[in-house]
Amino acid sequence: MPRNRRLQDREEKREEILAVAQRLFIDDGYESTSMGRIAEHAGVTVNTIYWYFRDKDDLLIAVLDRLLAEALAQYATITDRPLNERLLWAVDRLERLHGLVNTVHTRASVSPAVHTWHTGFHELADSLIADALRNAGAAEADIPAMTAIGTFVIEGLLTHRYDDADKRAVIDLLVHKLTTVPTQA
Amino acid sequence: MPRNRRLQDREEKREEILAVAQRLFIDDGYESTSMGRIAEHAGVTVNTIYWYFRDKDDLLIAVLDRLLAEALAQYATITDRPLNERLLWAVDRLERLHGLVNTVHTRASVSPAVHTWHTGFHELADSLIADALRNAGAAEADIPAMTAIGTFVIEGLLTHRYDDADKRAVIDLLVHKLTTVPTQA
DNA sequence: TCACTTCTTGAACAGCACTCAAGAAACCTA
DNA sequence: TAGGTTTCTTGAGTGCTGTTCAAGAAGTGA
Repeated sequence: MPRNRRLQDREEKREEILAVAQRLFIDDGYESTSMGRIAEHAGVTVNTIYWYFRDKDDLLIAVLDRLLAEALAQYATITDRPLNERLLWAVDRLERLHGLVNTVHTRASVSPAVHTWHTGFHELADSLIADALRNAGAAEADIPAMTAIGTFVIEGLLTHRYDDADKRAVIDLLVHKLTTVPTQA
Repeated sequence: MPRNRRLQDREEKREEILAVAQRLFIDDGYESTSMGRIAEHAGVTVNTIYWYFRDKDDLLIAVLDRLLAEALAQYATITDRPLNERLLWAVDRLERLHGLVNTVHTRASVSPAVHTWHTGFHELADSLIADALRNAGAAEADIPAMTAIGTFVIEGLLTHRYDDADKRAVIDLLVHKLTTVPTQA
């Protein structure tokens, strides 16, 4: 199977570059990681990277897809836990990537491809949060606004470092306030 | 007064460069605005900018201080309005700067000077929000977590464009949920 | 007039993402 | 097995970036 062999090699090499890029993006940041350094760590020249990826943003998107797929697979195993536990899990899980959250926002305003990825990501995240809120008994009319608030709080906790106790306090208060019925307006 | 004359000129020139930089940073974004373009629009060479500002991040901080001072002066005139109105005002007021919010987060992770500015800004913003929450009757124990949530929602609304109706819905729901007492836990 | 500080500049530097054209290697067909 | 084709890799280069250096112009005080 010669044709398959080729494709297999291609996938392996691509994956190898991807793994290096992911590590450097997370450890050192997107802007601080040059294509040259990625190439160096992967044992190739920069041009080789450009054979497998259109540009640096394309490489970023591939890394994001990798990370997202991994996180979703893990999330599937804890869907029965209460809402606040799941939110806290998401924050802990994504915290290592806090630099990439800013990067995505920054690049989305410049690169149409990253913008598209960002839009798709939020649609996915919103639907997950909306489902969770519904299950927690939130009023249907409030779901969209609540979802936005949930998303913003998670992003905020990711982009501004808080210690574990503060994170939990913020999330517990949020879930408590959002999923209980007030007495006075 | 020869010495004063000199200093006056210096301030004027600095202010001139600052105004140009502010416009370009807001309109085109920080990353997309090169020092060369700023110099061009200000009618000087790049080196002249480096006489008045240490580096590009220093220029960014000066712009941020300008914008913050202006916003605070305006905020002082509406402190008697209800909390949700004030939050909405803040979001509308800062919305033109939404690109700069990301920029500050990105640069804060690279430039110690921007990091310091960012920290100071959040201390100021947190104290303003905490005061507002106290006046709205929030429980004292919940104030820190509530403040964080308020900050995150404002930042979220700034960095992800929502239309006016959605912004209002999010803020109204947030204020309503945060400032009323729940019946069931 | 002369020294001194303040300001401005032309010319360069290293680093960046990215491209081009040529060559090496693997592959398929005859 | 030979030759043509596709897939991959590379050295060398381009134009842009923020930033620096050394030299010169201009304004100031004696």
